[in-house]
Amino acid sequence: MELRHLRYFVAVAEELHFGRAAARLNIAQPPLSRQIRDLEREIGVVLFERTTRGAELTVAGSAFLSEARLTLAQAERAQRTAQRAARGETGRLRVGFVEAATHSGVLPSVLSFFRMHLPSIGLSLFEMDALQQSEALRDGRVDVGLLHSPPLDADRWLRVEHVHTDPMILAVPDTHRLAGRARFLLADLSAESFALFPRGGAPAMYDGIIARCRAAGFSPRVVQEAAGWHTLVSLVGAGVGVAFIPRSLRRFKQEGVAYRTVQDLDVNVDLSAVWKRGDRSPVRERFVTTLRAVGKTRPRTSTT
Amino acid sequence: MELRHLRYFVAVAEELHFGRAAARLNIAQPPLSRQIRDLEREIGVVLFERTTRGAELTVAGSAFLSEARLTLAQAERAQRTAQRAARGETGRLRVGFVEAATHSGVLPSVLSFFRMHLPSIGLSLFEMDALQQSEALRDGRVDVGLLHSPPLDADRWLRVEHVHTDPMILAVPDTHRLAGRARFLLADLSAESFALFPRGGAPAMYDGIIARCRAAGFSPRVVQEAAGWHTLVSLVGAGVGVAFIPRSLRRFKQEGVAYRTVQDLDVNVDLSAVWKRGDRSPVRERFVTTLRAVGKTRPRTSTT
DNA sequence: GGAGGGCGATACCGGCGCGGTATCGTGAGC
DNA sequence: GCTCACGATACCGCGCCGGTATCGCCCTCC
Repeated sequence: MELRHLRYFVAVAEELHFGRAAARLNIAQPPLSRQIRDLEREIGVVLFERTTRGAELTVAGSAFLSEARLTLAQAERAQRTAQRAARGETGRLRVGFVEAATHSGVLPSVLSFFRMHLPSIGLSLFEMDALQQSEALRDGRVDVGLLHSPPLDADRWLRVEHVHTDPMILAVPDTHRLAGRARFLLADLSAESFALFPRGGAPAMYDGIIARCRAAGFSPRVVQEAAGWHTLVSLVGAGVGVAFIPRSLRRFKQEGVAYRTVQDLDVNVDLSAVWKRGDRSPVRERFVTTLRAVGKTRPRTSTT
Repeated sequence: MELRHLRYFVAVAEELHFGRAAARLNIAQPPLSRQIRDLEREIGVVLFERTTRGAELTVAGSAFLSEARLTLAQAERAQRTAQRAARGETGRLRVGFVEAATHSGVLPSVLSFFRMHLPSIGLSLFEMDALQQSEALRDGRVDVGLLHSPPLDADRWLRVEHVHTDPMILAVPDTHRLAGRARFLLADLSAESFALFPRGGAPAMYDGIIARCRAAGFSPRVVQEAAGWHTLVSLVGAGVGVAFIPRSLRRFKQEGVAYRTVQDLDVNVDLSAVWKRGDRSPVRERFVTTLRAVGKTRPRTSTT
C-alpha cells in the first residue's frame, strides 16, 4: 500500500464517481479504477460498490475513509515538521553563557526575539564559565556557548564568532576629584587605589588592563579584589577606590558612584559565540544569526 | 512522497547504516541510497549526514523520524480498520423488532453474544411492528428487522430468513377442568370462553388459530380481546376464560394460571429476520448468522 | 421496446522509475 | 601509505503506472 492508493481512494470516496475523481487527480479513469482494484485486493476488502451510475462506499470503505484521511494528514504533517526543523523554526537549543551575556543585554534581547518570532523553539540556559562551556560543548551537553573572547582554548574543533563589544569605563566615587572632570586619560589614574576582578575570571581582559596601565607609565595599586561587577561598584560607592567595569553596567545607578570614560583605555569586554565546528544545526545557526544582529544594535540602545 | 520512502527512511534511521538497512528491507544498498536522496530532494530537507562509517540523523531528520513512524502506524491502522469492518467486527447496526423477539429470548441472547464477542459493534434497538419495520428498512432507518413471518409485504426488495419458532400453548385457570388433564385436543375447547389478541397485531397467526378451530369443528367464542400477552395471562388468572399464548411465556408464572399443550393446535409464533435485498453489510450478515445459531438453541433452554 | 448515453471494467501499449550489478571516491584505522 | 568499509554514482532491465481504445451494462428517453 502506498500513499498514492490513499490519495486516489479519498478522491473517489469524495466524488463517488470514478470519472470525476480521475479528472480531479489529473489522470485518466482506467488507471484509477485499476489502482482502486489493486488497493482492494491488497488489503482484501471491497471498498466500493460499483453501480451503473457511480460508486458507493461499502461499510468497510467508509471506515477506511476516515483513517485514510488521517494517514494523509499525518504524512503531510511529517513533511512540514521536517521542513520547519530544517529552517530552524522548531527544536531545542541548549545555551551556555557567562554572566556578561546577561548584563550586556545581548542574551535577554535574543531571548525575547525568539519568544516572539520562534516560539516553538525551546531554549535551555546554563550559566557557566568559559572552561565549563568548552567541556559542555565537547560532551554535547550544550549546543552553543556565549563567552569572553578569545576563548581559553581556541581548538580546531570550535568555531568562534564575535558578537558584541562592551568598552570598559571607570567607576569613581562622585565626590572624587575625577568625577568633576569631563575627560581624562589613563595616566591621570596613576595614583589611584583600584578595586579589580580576580585574574582567573577573565585573564585576557585582566592582562589587557594591566598592560594598558603599564603603557601609561604606572602599575595599578589594587587594594581589593572582588568577583562580580556589582560588588566592585559597591566597593567604589564605599570609597575603597576606583574600578573598571563594562559600560553596559551604567544602567545600574548606585548612590555615590559616577561613571566616566577613560579616553585611552581601549579595553573591551568582548562576547563571542562558540559551537562545534561542523555542527549544522539550523536552530544554532538561527541563534547565532540573531546574536549577530542583536550584538550590533544593542550598544546603542543599552548605553543611553 | 510515498509510504515506501517513509519505510526506507525509518529503516535507515534505525540502523544508521545504509547497508544494514538495505539488507533489512531486502533490497540492495544503491537503490536505498537513491530513494533517500529522492525523499530529501522532494521535501527539501537533508535528513542524514553521511559519514565514512555510516549515517547520522540531522536535527530535521530526527524530527521527521517520529512523524514518519506515526504515519506508517496510521496507515497500518487504516488497513486493519477496513479489514475489521469488512469482517463485521466493528460498526453499527440498527435493529427493528417486535416484542416477541424479546420474550422469546432470541434478541436478548443475540445481544449478550454481541456484547461478549463483538464489543466494538454498536447496536441500536427500535421496537416497532411489522409495517413500521418495512417502512424503516425502506427509508434506511434500520438495517435489519425481526418480525413475525410471513411479513406483511413479501416484496421483491426484502430478504426474509426464518430464525425462530415458538409453538402456541393454552393458558387455563388452574381450577379449570382442563388443568387436571395431562393431554387434550383442540376439540375439547369448543365450549370455552376465549381471551384473544386483536387480529391487527398478527393477522397470519390470528387467522391460523381461527382456521384450526374451524377444522376442529367449532368457532371460538371470544369474550375479550386484549393486546399484549401478559394482559391475556392476567385475564385468564381472573377467570375470564382461556387463552392461546406462545410457549416461551411459560417462564412468567402467574398465580392461578396453568399452561397446557394442545396436541393438535400446531400454530406457531414464527420469528424472521428481514433486510434489504442486496445489502452486503458484514455486520448485518454477522447479526443474522448469530440469530440463526441462537434461534436453534434457544427453544431447548428457554422452554424448560 | 429499441436506441442512445453514461458509467466502470478490460485490453493493450509506452515510458518512467524502481531495484539490480558493477564500480568509484573517500575517510578511518592498522 | 595501504587497506577496508561505506555511501555515491553509473548504467541496465523489467515491472508498474498512466495512457488510449473499447467493451459490457444499465438506465433513460423517445
